[in-house]
Amino acid sequence: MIIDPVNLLKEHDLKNTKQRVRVLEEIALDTVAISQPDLEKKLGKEIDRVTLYRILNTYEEKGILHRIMDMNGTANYAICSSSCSEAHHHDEHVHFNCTKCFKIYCLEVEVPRIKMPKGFTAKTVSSTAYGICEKCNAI
Amino acid sequence: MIIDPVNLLKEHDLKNTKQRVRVLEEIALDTVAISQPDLEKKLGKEIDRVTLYRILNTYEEKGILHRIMDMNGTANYAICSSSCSEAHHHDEHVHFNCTKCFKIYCLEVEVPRIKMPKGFTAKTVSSTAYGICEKCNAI
DNA sequence: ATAGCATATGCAATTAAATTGCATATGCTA
DNA sequence: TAGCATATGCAATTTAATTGCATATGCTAT
Repeated sequence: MIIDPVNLLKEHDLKNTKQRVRVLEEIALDTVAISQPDLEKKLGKEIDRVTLYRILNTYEEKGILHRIMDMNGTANYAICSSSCSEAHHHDEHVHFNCTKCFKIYCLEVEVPRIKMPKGFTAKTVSSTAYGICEKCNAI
Repeated sequence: MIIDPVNLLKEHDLKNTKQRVRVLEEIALDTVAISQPDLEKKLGKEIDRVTLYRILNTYEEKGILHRIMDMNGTANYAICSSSCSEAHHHDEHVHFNCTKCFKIYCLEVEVPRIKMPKGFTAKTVSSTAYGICEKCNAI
């Protein structure tokens, strides 16, 4: 995914700091979501643990990143598809969580409509498929 | 949901202890899933924190309970629909996570089939709808 | 019914994760 | 570039989860 961190920050009225830029760069590197612990491993030398927490939180609040919880309750972050804008920010695609390498992919597949029982009103629906990803299948 | 804790334990070759029975009773009380912290609050006086962890883990391994992670990465547990047997234990129904009271419901709705991209093989699919539940809507 | 064994429990101690407060550093605006 | 708002890093604290071990308890075979 090609992004312009500096511009993205400006668009969201966030100060341009090297830590914030680094986080965005790191996350944008891959199409798969990256877990908070992995980010910490990669950036731990350059960015304080607490700062990383705070940056991830602001990004999520601003709708720059979205957070996907994996089966272990670990937070994973991804800059999602270009169809996500501020006004219309729907993470309404299917995620794929590989049970071998634990990577989370954002699939370009629409979340199917689900009929709610009487009384329940759904705002968003999240679907996650668990299985083996293309890379692990190739091995 | 009506269950017979003692029998359920026997079926799974688990020793019948009062702690294990209490946990099952507590979880079976409601159709909604209960979170680990809530269980701890309710049973904390009778059951040691560590024991509770261990009981929940064994139950999950044995397929007696299934674990649903909520948006905060908190584990929630439910005895799922009667269609879940040992041999064929599929939690393949939709969950509903209320964003007001945070309760998680197991809806009697089948998870829709999702077409996977080339290379990905899905074992299970989990769908969670977020919104307002019947109780909160009624208020 | 009970002896003996496997294992579940509770407690203490440890490890790991997340949060908070505050002083300093940095980016942005006028 | 001065001044202000706020982001960062560090220390300290709080909270959560894990591990090891002694004791207690349930289950099987006698």
